[in-house]
Amino acid sequence: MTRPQTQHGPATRVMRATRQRAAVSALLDRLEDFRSAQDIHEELRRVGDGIGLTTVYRTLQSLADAGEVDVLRTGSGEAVYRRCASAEHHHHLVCRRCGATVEIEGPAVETWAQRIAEQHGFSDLSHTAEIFGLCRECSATA
Amino acid sequence: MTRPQTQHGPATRVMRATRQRAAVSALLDRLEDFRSAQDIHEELRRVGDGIGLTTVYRTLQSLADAGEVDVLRTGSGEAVYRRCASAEHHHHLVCRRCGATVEIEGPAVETWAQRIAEQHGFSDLSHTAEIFGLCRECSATA
DNA sequence: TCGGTATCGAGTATCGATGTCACCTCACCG
DNA sequence: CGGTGAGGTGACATCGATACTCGATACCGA
Repeated sequence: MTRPQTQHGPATRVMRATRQRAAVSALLDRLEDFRSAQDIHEELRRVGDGIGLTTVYRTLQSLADAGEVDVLRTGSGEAVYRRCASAEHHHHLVCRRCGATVEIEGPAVETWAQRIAEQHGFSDLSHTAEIFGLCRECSATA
Repeated sequence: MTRPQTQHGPATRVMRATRQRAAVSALLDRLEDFRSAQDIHEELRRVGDGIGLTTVYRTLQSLADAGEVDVLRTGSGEAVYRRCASAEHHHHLVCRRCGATVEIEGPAVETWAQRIAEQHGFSDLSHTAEIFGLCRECSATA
């Protein structure tokens, strides 16, 4: 446990409320699509929120660690972030052209992963499962 | 089609047989696990096959493009390569500690991905689905 | 209001990957 | 079998993403 916040308990305080963190968080709330740290940094500076690139990286990472945002990697290895509506485990259907994202459930995938891993004696599991394609709009424009 | 090879036809020849390509390919045949380009470069130099890092990257990429090796990205975004037994589309169960890999089929995943994407009007699909965990041995050692 | 401390951020280092370009070497030909 | 040129090679430069350093700054609790 690492975030007692709004309590007067002393203990392990972490994640202080700062203007920068608020700005990143607020921007993520406004965005629909997966964005890179660079994008977010640029956007914030554009609207006048002075913030350092380092801080953006750190903030996104801590938000990701806390499970407040989802991270995935583009084909080129760049990390992209998005605040997802669902806090539950879920997957994504992402447009590889415009970044539009749909959150999806995958019960079939969950059971498949678990069954396969068990068959081979693997433990401590995790998995990735994302679908990429062109959304309706981008298909039309293509 | 891009490899008419052993014919005297002129046409679009590509991928010439060189010592370096042979060395990379041979090493991949010997390896069981996913390895990074750096690993492969280091190993080749260690056994005395003089080869440049640039060439290793290029060779791996062309092998991957040709579908002769599988590529996936580690959590840190590094690309790792492996010659898979199956030429068919398949997924992987990978030990995140020792790299041991099992090739798996995922008919459930294929249909799931396709159905979901269709529901949302996406086209030109691709997907990723890998399972990570600790293999039996590593679970024991942990 | 004040002090201690977590956080910030400019600069810089690192790391994987790719671009550059002069030199090398296959593959094919005569 | 040796010449020739397009494709291949590799030392080096560069790039984009991310980690690190450390003095300056801004929270937060008292």
